[in-house]
Amino acid sequence: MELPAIYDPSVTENKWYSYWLKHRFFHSTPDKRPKYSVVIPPPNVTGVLHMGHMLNNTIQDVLVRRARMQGKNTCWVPGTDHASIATEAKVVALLRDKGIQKTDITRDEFLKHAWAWKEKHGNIILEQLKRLGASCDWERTNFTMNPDMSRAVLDTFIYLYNKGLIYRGVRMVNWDPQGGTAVSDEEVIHREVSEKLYYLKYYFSHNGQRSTQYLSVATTRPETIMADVALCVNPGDERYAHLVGEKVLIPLINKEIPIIADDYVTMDFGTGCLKITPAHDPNDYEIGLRHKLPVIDILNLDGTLNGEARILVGEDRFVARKKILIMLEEAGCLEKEESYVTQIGFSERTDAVIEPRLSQQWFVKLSILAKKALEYVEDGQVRLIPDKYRNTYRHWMETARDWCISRQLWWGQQIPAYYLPGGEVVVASSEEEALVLARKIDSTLKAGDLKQDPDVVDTWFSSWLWPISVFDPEKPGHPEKEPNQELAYYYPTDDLVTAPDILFFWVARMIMAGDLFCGQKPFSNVYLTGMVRDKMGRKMSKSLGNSPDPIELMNIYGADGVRMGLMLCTSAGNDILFDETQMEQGRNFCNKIWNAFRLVSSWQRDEHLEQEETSRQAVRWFGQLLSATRDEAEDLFSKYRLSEVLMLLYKRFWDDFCSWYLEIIKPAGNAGKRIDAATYDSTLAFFDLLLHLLHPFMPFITEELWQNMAKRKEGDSIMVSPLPASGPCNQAELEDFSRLQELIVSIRGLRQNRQIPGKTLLKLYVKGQFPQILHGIARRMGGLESVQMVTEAPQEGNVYAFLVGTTVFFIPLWNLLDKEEERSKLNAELEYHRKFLAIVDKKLSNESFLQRAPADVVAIERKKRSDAMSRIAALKQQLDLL
RNA sequence: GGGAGCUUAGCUCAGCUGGUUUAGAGCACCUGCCUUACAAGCAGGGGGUCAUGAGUUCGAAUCUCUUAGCUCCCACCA
Repeated sequence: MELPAIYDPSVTENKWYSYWLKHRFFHSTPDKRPKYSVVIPPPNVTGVLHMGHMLNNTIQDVLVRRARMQGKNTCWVPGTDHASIATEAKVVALLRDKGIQKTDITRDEFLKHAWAWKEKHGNIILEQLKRLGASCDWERTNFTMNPDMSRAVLDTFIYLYNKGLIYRGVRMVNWDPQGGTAVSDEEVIHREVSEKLYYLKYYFSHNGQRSTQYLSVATTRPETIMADVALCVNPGDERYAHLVGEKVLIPLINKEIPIIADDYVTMDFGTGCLKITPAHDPNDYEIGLRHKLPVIDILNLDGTLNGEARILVGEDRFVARKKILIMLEEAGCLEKEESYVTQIGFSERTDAVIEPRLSQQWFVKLSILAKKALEYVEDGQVRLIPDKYRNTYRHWMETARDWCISRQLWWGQQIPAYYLPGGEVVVASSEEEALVLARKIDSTLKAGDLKQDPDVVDTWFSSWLWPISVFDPEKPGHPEKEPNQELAYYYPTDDLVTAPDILFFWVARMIMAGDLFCGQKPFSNVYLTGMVRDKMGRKMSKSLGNSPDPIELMNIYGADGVRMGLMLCTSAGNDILFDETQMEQGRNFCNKIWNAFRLVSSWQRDEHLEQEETSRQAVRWFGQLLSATRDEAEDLFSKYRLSEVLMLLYKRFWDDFCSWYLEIIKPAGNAGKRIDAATYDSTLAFFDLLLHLLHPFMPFITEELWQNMAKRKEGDSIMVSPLPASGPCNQAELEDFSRLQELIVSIRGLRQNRQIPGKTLLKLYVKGQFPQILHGIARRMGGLESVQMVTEAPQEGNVYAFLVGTTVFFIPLWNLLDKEEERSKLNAELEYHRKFLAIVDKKLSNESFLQRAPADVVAIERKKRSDAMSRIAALKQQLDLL
C-alpha cells in the first residue's frame, strides 16, 4: 500500500474513536483485576471546551490510558455540573430575549425551560472531549442534577441537619445583585480597584438643628449614608474623646445619629472617624451588634435603593453614588476627595460587585470537617502534586469559616426545609415526611400548610459528593449503609486532576464528604495543573480574544499534535504559556512517526538474507536503550513528570530510533528494499514498543500505525494489547555506543568543515579503546573505507587527529589540511584541558578536601585528573605531528 | 497587611538528598544540503559571570540570610 508522505489526522481520528467506542474499550465494570479509577472534574453544563479543559483532560487521558495498558480495570467517569448561577443566568437571558421575565413565570415553568436548554446544549462539551480522544466510560456519563444525584444531595442535607452540622442563621453574606443570590466566600474574587475616598461633613446637631461645626468622615461609599446609624471613633483618640455621646446629622437627609467609641476604629486612617452602616458592611454590622444599634437596609436585592433611603429611591447603587456626590457638593457637605486603591469583591460567576448583605441563609459548620480533611493531606493519605500546595491547603483549612450553602435560585436542588405557619422549620426528604414531623409540633397541621424553603443549595454542595455518588448515589447521607459493589470496588479513586483554583471549593470538600460518608479519602493523588495563559503570560479570556478555539486547533494540528504540544510544556502546578509553535512541534512529530513507518513498511522481509553485523549490533544497542528508556519513563511517571516522559520518548523516537537505528539498518541502495528477517522482526518489535509507550500521549496515530504494522483482527487494539517484553540492559555497552556516536559526529563535522563530500570514503586509524564489533557501524555511518587499530600515528602525509573520550582517532586528509588552523584549534583545546586540569589539581591538593570529601568523590576527581592528563598528552602528540 | 512560590541560553523549562569533565534539554537562531521515509526534513554549529549581595562549606545553580523584580493564595482599614 502506498502511503502519503504527510500524515493526515482527519482520516484516522474519527475512525479509531468510533472503533474504540464500538468495542467498548472505555467501559468498565468491577471484576477481579486491580482497578484504576478517576472521576472527571465535571465541566459546567453550559460550557464549551477551552484550553484549560484541553490540558486537564489530556492529562487525565494520559494517566487513564497508561493504567489501562498496564492491565488495570480502568474507569474514567465523565459528566457535567449543573452550575446553578451560570446556567440560571444563561436561561434568564435566553428567556429575556424571548420577552419573558423570570418573575412572570412560575418556578416549574422556569425549570422546564432550563431542562430544555440543558437537553439541547448540555452535551456539547462532552462531545468535544471525544474529539480530543478522551477515553471516558461514556456509559457512565452523569449529571449533578440527575434524580439520584439530587437524592444524594437532599439526603446529605438532612443528615447534616440532624447532626447539627447545618444550621440556618442571619449573617452577613456576599450578595450578588446581578445573580440575585448569595454566594460563598470562595466565590468572591477580590481585585484591586482605583476608587475615590470621599470626605463628608457630618454637622453637629443641637436639638436637631444643624450647627456650624462638623466632623469629617472618609468613605468610599457615599450612597450608603442614608443607612448610617452612628459615627464611631477610637476610645483612645484624644481629638474626639470629648465628642462621644454628641449627635450629628446625616448629610442631605438630616437624620440625627450618635457618636460612639469602639476599638475597631484605627486613628490614623482617614480622619479617624468612621460612619457605621450595619446593613452594608460586615465590620459595621459587628460594631452595631456590640452597641445595640439599629440596622437600616436601603438596598433592594437587585442593588437599587429602596424606600428606606428616602432619596434616590429606585436608582442603582452606582448611579446613586454619582448623583449623591453632586447633591453633597451642592449641599456643601463634600469636603474633599482623594484617589484611593482598594480591594473590591466581585462575583466569580457574574462579575458583579458583591454587596455585603444581611440575610437569613443556611450554613454548614466547617470547623470539625475541615480538621479531618486537613489530616488526610497532612499524613500523606492524600498526596498533592506538587506538594507546595500543602501549605496553602493547611492555611485555608485552619481558617475556614462556615460555608453558606443557600442560593436564591431555582436551578438546583431545592432545600428540603419546610416552614410551619408559625415559622418553625422541619427538614425532611418530602413534603409528606415533613408533615409527619411538623405534626409533632402542631398536630392540627394538614397538607398544604407547609411551605418549602424556596432556595436551592450551592452547586458545590452536590459536586463534593461526586466521587461517591457517581458510584453509589445512595451512600451520601448514609454513612452506616454498606457500600454497593461499585463503590466498594472503585472507591477511593486513584488520581484527581484539577486546577488549583478549586482546591478549596471542591477538592477539600470532597475530602470532607469522603470522610463523612465513607470514612475514607476520595482519591489518593491530586494532580494540580497550571493555568493556560497566552504567550505574554496573560490569562485567557473572551474579552482579550486571546483564547484559541481548541476544535480549530485540532483541525489544524490534529488531536495528537495538540495533545503533544500541551503535554510537552506542562509540569504540575506551573502555568503553561500557550504557544502555537508547540502544537506545530506535535504535528511534526506525528509526521515523523508516520514517515518512519512508511520507511519500515516499504521493506521486504527476506528469510534468506543473512543479518549483517552492523544490523546485529544496532539491534543489540537499541534493544538495550529501549529497556533503559522504559525504566526511566516508569520512574518519571511515578513522579507525575509527564512532560519529561514525553520529551524522553520524543528524543528516543526521533534521535535514536530514526536518526541512528533506522539509518544503520536501512538496506543500502544496491540491496533494494529487501531486509533480513531477523533485523526486520526486531525493528517491528521496537516500533511496536515505541507505539505502546507513546499511545497514552498520542492515541490516534499510534493506533493507526499499530493496526497497520501487522495483520490485526476486528476487536484488536493497541489500547488493550499486551506490552512487548524488553530485554536486559548493559550500561557499559550503551556507553560504548554513545562514544561511537560521538566519533561519527566528529567525522561529519570534519566533512562539513573541509567540504569533503559524503561519497568520498575516508580511512580511520584508532589508537586506544574502540570495540571491534562497532567498527562496521562506524564504517557505514562515517563513510569510511577502513578502520585500523594502531599504536602510533600513521605516517601518511597530513593526518587529522581528534579525541573521543581518551581514544585518539586519525584520518589522513591528503592536502586538505590547513596546518595553521589545525594548530590553533589544537592549542585552544589544549588550553581548555589545561585549565580543567588546574581546577581538578587545585581540589586534589586541598588537604581539607582530601580529608573531608567522601572517598568516591575523591576517586572521581582522580579519574578526572588522569583523563585530563592523557588527553593533554594526546593533544601534545598531535601538535608534534603537525 | 499576612503567607507561599518563582527568577538558569532569545523563548519554555529540567537540574531531586550540595561533588559525575569549569551548566542540560526542547523550540527558536546560524551554516551547508531537495542525500529515494520525512524540507512538517537531513547534517553541522553558536549561545548562559545560574536575578542580586553576603554567609555556611574542602566544595554552592543547589543550603541560610539580604536586596530587587514577578506570580499566586489568604485577609472586606472606612
